[in-house]
Amino acid sequence: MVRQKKKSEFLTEVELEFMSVVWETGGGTVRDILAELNKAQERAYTSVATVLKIMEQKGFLTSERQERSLVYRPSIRKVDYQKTSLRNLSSKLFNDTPAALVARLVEDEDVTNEMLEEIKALLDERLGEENGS
Amino acid sequence: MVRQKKKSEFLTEVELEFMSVVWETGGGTVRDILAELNKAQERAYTSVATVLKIMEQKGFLTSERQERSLVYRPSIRKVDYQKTSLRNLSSKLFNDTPAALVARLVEDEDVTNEMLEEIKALLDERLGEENGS
DNA sequence: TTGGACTTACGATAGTTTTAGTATTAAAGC
DNA sequence: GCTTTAATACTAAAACTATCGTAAGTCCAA
Repeated sequence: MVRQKKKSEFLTEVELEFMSVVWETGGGTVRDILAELNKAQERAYTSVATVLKIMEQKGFLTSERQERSLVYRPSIRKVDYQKTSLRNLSSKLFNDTPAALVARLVEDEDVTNEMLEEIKALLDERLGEENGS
Repeated sequence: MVRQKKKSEFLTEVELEFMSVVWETGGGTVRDILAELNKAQERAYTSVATVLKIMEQKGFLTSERQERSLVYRPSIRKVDYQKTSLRNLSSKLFNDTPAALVARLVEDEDVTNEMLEEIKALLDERLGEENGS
């Protein structure tokens, strides 16, 4: 009997890097993903294969055999993971108040006014669309 | 002479929980911090002492002898750690575009309109104060 | 002055993460 | 058919995390 691993809802550092490639490319074989990853940092083929297998066990990826190779694909959407991560950050570090989170973002001097305007537009969009509907 | 480890710039899960207590209370002895922590989850005295010692080595805390005990205090401000974390999240998961981050926050249906208005007010505040318009 | 009561230091252990070598299997080519 | 190639499976080691027990030192009171 194989014991089911308790799956953390979150990716590790390395897993996130892998997942980013998979989200970006839509997935592929170990060799495909390795090629992308190695643009940033040299890694052995088997290292990548191992991590991908683990990520599948944890439920972040699915695999399907194609010819001789396994093709890995994301099983969670990036936007959903983004939301999960934001909720986590908000709860762990911002007392569950998203406004406090944005406050820190806003007072970061590296965030340009242009970005702020962009953010404001997003807010108006959602606020507007709910009042108008 | 204590060797400074200068490890990861980030706290682990447990360390963050500890740090939250230290930020909240301003710090204290192992026993003080243990008491706070154990409201949420039972932990042994020595576990807490060990983690605090490690956090000091990593540079998140300082300690000062007071009577027979060490008193731990934060050596980084919460707001700074919040900023660091946000930058990290933004870079790892949102392509370094804070607007995309806020976009996810905004489309989260659990975030109320009231919160959104609050966020918008923050934006206006900073935009207003910089260009006077 | 000696034995609790506390304290920090040290180290052990179990589990996870990251990386990669070796074994095995399957296809492909000669 | 046999060999080369390429893929996954298996195994493992090193680093890090989380937890806690024991050792050793210090203060105080009986």
